[in-house]
Amino acid sequence: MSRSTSGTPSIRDVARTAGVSVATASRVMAKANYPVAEPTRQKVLEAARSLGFVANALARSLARARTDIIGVVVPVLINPYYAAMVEAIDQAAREHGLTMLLSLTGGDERRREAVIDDLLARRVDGLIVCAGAFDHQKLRSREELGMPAVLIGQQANNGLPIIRTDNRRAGHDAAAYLWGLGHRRFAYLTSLKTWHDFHDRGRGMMEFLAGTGVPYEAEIMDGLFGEADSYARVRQECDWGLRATALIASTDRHALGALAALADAGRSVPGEVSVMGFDDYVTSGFVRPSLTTMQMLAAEMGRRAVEMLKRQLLGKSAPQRPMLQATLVERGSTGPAAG
Amino acid sequence: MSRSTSGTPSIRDVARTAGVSVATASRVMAKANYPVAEPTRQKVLEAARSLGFVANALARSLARARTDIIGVVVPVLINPYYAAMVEAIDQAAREHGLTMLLSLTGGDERRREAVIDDLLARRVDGLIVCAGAFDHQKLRSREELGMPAVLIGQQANNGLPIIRTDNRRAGHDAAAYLWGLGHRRFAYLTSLKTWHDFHDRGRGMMEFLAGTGVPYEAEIMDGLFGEADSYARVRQECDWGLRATALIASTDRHALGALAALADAGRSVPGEVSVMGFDDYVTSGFVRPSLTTMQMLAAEMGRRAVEMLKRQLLGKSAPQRPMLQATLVERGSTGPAAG
DNA sequence: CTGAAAGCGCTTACAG
DNA sequence: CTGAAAGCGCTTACAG
Repeated sequence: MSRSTSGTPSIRDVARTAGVSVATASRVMAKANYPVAEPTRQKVLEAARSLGFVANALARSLARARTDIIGVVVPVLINPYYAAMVEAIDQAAREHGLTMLLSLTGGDERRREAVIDDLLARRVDGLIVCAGAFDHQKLRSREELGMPAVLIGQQANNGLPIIRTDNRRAGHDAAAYLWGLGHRRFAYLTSLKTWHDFHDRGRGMMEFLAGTGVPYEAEIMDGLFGEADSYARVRQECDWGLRATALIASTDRHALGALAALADAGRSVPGEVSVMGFDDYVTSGFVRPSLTTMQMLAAEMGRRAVEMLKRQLLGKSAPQRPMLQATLVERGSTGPAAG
Repeated sequence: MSRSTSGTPSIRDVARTAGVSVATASRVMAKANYPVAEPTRQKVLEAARSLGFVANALARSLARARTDIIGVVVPVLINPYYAAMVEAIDQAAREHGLTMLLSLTGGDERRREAVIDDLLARRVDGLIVCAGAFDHQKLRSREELGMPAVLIGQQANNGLPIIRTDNRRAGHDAAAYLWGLGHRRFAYLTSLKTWHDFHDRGRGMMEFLAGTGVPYEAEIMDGLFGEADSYARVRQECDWGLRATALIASTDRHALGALAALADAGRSVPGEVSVMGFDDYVTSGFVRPSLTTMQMLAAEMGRRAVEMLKRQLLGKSAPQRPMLQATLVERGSTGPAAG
């Protein structure tokens, strides 16, 4: 029994009302430049229009064995770093004729596996997985995945291509900049155990300091997950007698918390202490003092990931491009060390 | 010819290696409590495991005529308001056994239509569309959509159910609070032409002021799209001689820009001028002075939208719940009017 | 409890 | 330039 009377019209309905075969209807609807006689084409188009035909993408994908969808896995969106990355991925995908199917892990490894399973079941054409915390740890290998994939983040993994920013160098540059301003006593606000990026930034900072051959102090303030932790810790350090004159924060979030704590403790920034972050949120330019930060190119990473994935989909080789470099954005929260 | 040797194994392969029919294989894989003899079930499970079978969701959706996917349309993610909303939708959807398919419009009406077409073609089970600027304007009607949908945002539209926050009341409350502090000269930082929410907040504010029966001043500073615009405008007003002692900003973004401008112009906050925002970003508690704001429950709106959509999918009636109310979060940027 | 078969809505060699 | 038919990988009455 025909189903043309109920629900969405199918290509069969279009074919029937246009008086052509399903094959022909399919060709004019889906293959822009397949040779079809002009009058025939018009009849089909008109039939489709009048019926309000919307081709079923599921059926199409099933028949063609491809979906033109790329699965994108990120920890969260509330962090502007990921938000910017995802927006860039979405736009780049669109430009390549692909649709983004986004999945959130909340930073949880089990959930990451679950969402990847889901993406695989939906037969996405490829995958972009962003590291969050230890997210790439134990990620299944290229073979287990069985489809093109690119990673964004810090850790190399199983031979999957990866886009990353040189966090070590960024940490190095941050410390070098502050050093040049005369600072010799540093503190690093971070959460080392969870985020590789933070670890590498700290390492770069330490390497720079050790390499100067000049005496310095460097303290790690660990276990800080956001503004609130950072605020509490710096506040406490101020009470106890903060030694550092230069605070390097793992992200702008941490830096913003520190800035608030210093203000509340009556320490002048950058008069008494300088503060630097990483990421460069929009907000960072609009706090007072404004925040000096290492700008990480989240959007650019997203774009490159799509580009690299697209090359894989086309069967081209994906040349491993060099790491991205962070840029120092100098603002009001840093200044010469006192004395 | 069998295709079991290449690519992903299908249910046919599972059936064959388990020595059962495709129907039985399908039942054990997809229908948890369909009665199947235990030994048979085990054979199928084992076959699936050994083959690494992952059921094709496209085929399943096609056969069942439902996808368990809900399409979600938002303007952007970089704004924490939408980021929070989307995260809440994603989680709520997951809890209801649904997958979120997110599409970004960038606030562009044409692109919104395009992404909705795409979602329709993918046969999502339902739609959640968030207003951004004039986004619900000219949105196709319930009939044209031909599927369950719920709107989030300000404007009612074509009889589609809608989740919203009482922006007028929020604006009213903001003004009332400042009025109670003794302020009589107000300014509203906004972008009226594009965002209905902003319009309603301003209207609520004006209605309150007009209702007091006491002389007051109120100026609209229009055409402001973010921190930078807001900063520039307030900076300029300070040069020209700012009259208002109470600045109400359409969003925390606008408020943050204003705060920076006042700081740079040497005006004390809240000593000389009080500033209030809407939204309550995480950041807003960590600027100094910290920002008093009307907290909009973005996550709650997202959750309710999913819930309401789910009811529609189940064919239940969706009782129109009352509007959400914003909550005033009192912080350091507001204080008694001088004099 | 199990299987044969039709159907979901497309696409695409293959043959005219 | 056009059509008949097989196939994509599932699900699900229907009949045993």
